[in-house]
Amino acid sequence: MAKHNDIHAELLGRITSGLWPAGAAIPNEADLALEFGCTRPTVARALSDLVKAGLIERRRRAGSRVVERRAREILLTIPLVRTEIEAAGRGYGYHLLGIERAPGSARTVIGPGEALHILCLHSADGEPYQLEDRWINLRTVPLAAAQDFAREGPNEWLVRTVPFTRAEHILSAAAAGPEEAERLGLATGAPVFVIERTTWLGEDPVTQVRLIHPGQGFRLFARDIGQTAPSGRGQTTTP
Amino acid sequence: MAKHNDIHAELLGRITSGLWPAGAAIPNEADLALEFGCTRPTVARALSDLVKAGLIERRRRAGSRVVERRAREILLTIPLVRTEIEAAGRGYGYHLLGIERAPGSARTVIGPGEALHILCLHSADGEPYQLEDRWINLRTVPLAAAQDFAREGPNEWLVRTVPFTRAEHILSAAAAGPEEAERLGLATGAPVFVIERTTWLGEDPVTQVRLIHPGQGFRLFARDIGQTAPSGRGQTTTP
DNA sequence: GAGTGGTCTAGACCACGGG
DNA sequence: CCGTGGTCTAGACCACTCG
Repeated sequence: MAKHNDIHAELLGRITSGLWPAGAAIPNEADLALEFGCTRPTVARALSDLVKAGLIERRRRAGSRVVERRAREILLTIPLVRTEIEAAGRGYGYHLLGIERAPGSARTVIGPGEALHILCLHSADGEPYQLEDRWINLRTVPLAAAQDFAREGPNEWLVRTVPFTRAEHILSAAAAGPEEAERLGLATGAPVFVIERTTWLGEDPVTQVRLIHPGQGFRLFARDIGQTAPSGRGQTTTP
Repeated sequence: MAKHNDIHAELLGRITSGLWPAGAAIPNEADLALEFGCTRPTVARALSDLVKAGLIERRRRAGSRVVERRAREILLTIPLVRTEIEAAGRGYGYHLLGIERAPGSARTVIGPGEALHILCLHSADGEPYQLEDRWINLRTVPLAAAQDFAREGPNEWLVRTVPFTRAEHILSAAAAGPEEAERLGLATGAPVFVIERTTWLGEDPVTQVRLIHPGQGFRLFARDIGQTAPSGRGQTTTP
């Protein structure tokens, strides 16, 4: 229904189909407006959206070109672990394994101030699913000190309570250490999938977490960026 | 300079700062236009961009609300392996390990038709960096049959030559099999980080690839989606 | 039915930058 | 210089949906 979206989709098609390969020049706004039977701002909107998606580059006077894609960008969806497990039709379980006040260690971003260190396990149908090793900055989130995380995981509490302005994620594969392995019911050295996330509120770190999944059967699905139909959502499964 | 971008940023700030928490109602377009001293379409553009970023939901008559974020979306950049290695200041090396025509196996999406199966290794400063196990659908890409991939990897050739309309990615951690381990100079069972990518042109699969990295030291960095400053780009490193 | 979003048009002015 | 992108305004019409 939206004309600028139709135009966006049509131009996207010309790019992905190879009609306009990387580096190719795109007709100017006036010509496109004529072709599509609309006014220039409508075309401009479509082109502007293509720029945002990183598919074309525009320079005054020089015109618009299809960008040389040197890297592929994909969109990952990381749901709340409970949501994820329940969406798979499995029973969610939460176990607090340890909680202590401690200064942020050298390994953390939290720094030398007061911090809350929490270790907990999320399970699916009683089977270990994710080990969560979290630091919360008590100077940024003093409220956390009053929480016991016996029934509810710190992830859900934080999502509901504390805003953040920036987040960083690191994905990696690692060998399970002795303690991790025991918690997850694996052999020491077994492969695990690790998601590390740090969030900030302004300049202050809020929380830092290592989410550790058994490598066997854990997969992260991703979808493309800059495509028309955002119908297919990312998801995770454990076959 | 762009007023709709300023408004976008300001509203984004009100959301991420917690002023407008999840579920909160946002003033209607007319009021915002008054507040920002512009016309309604300008505000509409900013709000429309927030919808695209997945931060708000809008319904006629009901107004606009901050979306309940049940999942976190992050943007992953996966550069061409050569680019990635050279960007780290290391010397890129390519070795073709095997190439054969074969019907797509049961494990592949390619199906029972003719396919090209390629195994090759990308190295950084002579050290194994990524093992590439690729299938190319020869019915979709007949040109590939005429290529020997002795000097150039199939990834670069494909990126330059063949368009695609859809891509799927799966990330996982796994234990290296005996052959993989040997190729990568690891012990059998060592953790590896696996990226699987399949691309289609319309309904036809183009290529399917498993990219296998040694788990030790390989990390994938991701950045947030829907933020104002797209300055920080994702990257990968090998510390 | 009335209020809200959703979108387009027509016209305009400015900024930039290649020739 | 002057063509191109970049953006805003003012006004308009429609579609939906809640009360």
